[in-house]
Amino acid sequence: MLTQRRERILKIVVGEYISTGLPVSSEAVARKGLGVSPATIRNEMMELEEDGYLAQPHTSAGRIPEDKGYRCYIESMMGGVQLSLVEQRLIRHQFHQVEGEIEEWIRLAAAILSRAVRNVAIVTLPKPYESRLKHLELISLQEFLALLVLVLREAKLKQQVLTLEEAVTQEELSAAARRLTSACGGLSGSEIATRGLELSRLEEQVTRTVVQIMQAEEGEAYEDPWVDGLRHMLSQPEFASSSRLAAIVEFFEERNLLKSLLPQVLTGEGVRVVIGRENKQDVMRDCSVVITRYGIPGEVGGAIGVMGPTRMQYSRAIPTVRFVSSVMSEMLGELYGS
Amino acid sequence: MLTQRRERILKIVVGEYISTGLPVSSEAVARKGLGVSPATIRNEMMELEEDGYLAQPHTSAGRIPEDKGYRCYIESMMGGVQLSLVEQRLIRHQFHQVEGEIEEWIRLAAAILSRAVRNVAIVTLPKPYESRLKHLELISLQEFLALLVLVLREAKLKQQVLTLEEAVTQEELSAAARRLTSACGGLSGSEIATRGLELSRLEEQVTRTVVQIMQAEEGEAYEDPWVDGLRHMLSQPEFASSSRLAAIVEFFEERNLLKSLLPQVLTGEGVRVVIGRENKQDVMRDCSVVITRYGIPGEVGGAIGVMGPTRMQYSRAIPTVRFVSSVMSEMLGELYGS
DNA sequence: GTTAGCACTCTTGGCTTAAGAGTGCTAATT
DNA sequence: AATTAGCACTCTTAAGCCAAGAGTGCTAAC
Repeated sequence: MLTQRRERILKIVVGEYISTGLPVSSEAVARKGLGVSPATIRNEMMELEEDGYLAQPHTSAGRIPEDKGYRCYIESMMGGVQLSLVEQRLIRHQFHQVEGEIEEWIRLAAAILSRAVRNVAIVTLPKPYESRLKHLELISLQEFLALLVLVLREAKLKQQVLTLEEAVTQEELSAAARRLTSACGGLSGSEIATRGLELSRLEEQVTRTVVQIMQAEEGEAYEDPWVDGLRHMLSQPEFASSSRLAAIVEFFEERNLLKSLLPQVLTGEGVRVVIGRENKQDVMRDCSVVITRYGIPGEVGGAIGVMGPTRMQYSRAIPTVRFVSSVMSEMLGELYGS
Repeated sequence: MLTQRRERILKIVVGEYISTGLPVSSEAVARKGLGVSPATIRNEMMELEEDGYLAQPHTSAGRIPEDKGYRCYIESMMGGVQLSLVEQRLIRHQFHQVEGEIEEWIRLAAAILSRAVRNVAIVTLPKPYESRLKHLELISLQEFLALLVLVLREAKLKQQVLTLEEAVTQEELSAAARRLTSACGGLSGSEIATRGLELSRLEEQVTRTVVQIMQAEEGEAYEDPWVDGLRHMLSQPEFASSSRLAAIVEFFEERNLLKSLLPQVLTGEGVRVVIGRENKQDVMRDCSVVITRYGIPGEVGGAIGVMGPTRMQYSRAIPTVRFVSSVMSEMLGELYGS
């Protein structure tokens, strides 16, 4: 049973532990208000421990939160907490300075987030729900070598060097590109594949590659994420042991964030927090992820979030992630306004 | 005075230290051949220490190499050592599987290198000595918003979203792009800037942006480097202390490799080794960098190398860097054959 | 010039001890 | 019946100490 008083104690313990990193004693809680003695609090803490909210590193230490304790602490702040207006303005200002380059937004978002929460920030490029070809260009590099450039609907470029089956001039390439652009503009990869067209040998080869690139593009749910602030996270005391640290660095370098982290967020709306062992990956067993989507629902979007030790400043992380995501959504909206 | 025998002893000490990581005792050296007793070797080692080749962590320990000792050890292997034919074939094979995508080469090169030497690999994209415009495309996103795509000579793409000064249709954009491509194709940024052309308002705006992008491009000596294998380096025993480790991670995340590492290699030909304190950065005081250029001299090129603790397997690092660089040069040659 | 012998230094790991922190229980109190 | 003071108990941490081991530098003999 989580009585009112127990919940209050729990929150004090979690809050205190987050800011100090040390086990919290009954006396420390007593000092923080509530007109009761340490002994009473000890009794309550025993209950909280039995119910799995708290744990003791060893008999003669204070309590530290379990995942369940963090969960409870977080639920209570998911609703309201907002970033101060000053901070909001500061962040908006920084974004308005890099208008134009989407990649820059992503990097900026990651830089801002990671600095604000002193942990790792993860931001993916926005990805359209279905990608459609906007424009196609062929540029001659050598007699048998051409560069194929695809422009997708959301101002995304793809390039591929083609080894041609026959010698072709720039004029012929341009003509082919024009024909294909007008024939396939606005279509998705599979639409291009199924549309039976009269094609020259060159056009046929190009189309094959285009379909291949676009279908590969559609296969992924997210773009490769941009990661920043590893240095902040690793200087947290929980990574003092070099084995934990090495495991984390390895985890990031293998770039399997997509597979292991992001799919969990695809479904829900709003900010999601995944705490400790709730994460699928074992390396993350004492890390948390605060993550959300951004973008225009049903059109284009990506994921944005932070990751850090379970002992993370959620009260800062949650509103910051929420706010930066909303700014990104706004900016995307301005760019691809429907 | 570095007599023949002292040099031999020095090399044994360095070699042994590299493979074990432990201070090397006089007796360990004696076991490794040379028909002399530990006492003799002790005398020689004292001389080597006085001359700055070796050092003692404390009185009752063996010797470890100083930078100067490593330097001597390395000079003797710069000439000959080659990768075995089996390894050469293996590496070549991997490269031939990703033909087409330059970015993939870079990543592959870094992956191969970092795995081979179990340390960090650093590879920059190839950069032309002077960049010339090959092709230019304008794609309408919204009434007042267009995507400008530049294709530079070496199959490199640049993109920028433009906020237009007036509403323009896709047809007008295409026409402008065609005119500008034929007027400026083959020119460098500054040539475009100085060539006085009759331009419409739209064309004028585009040209301004093009010049800006291309001159920014020319300003840098190298592309942003791709880094791989941090996990390998950090699991080396020298980074057991988490403070050293954090410093290194920070160093990489700040992405100032370009400024601090690469300029040193710009001048020379062949593989360069920068040892310990020879590095400008303080964090690198007990790291070494094995680095070289690749590409077509005077046309296009980049840097490729590895970084690790001074106690690095140079006998593996040097030939591997040399070989991978030569493969990359070959492949670039095939692509942009002059 | 080389080497055996040896005293000396310094590190390392294990062990002990004392201090301190915080608990859980019991019995008294409100 | 809930709260609390008091206290014995447990566990961690740091410091101090000791013995073992490694490797040296020096000296004197070869």
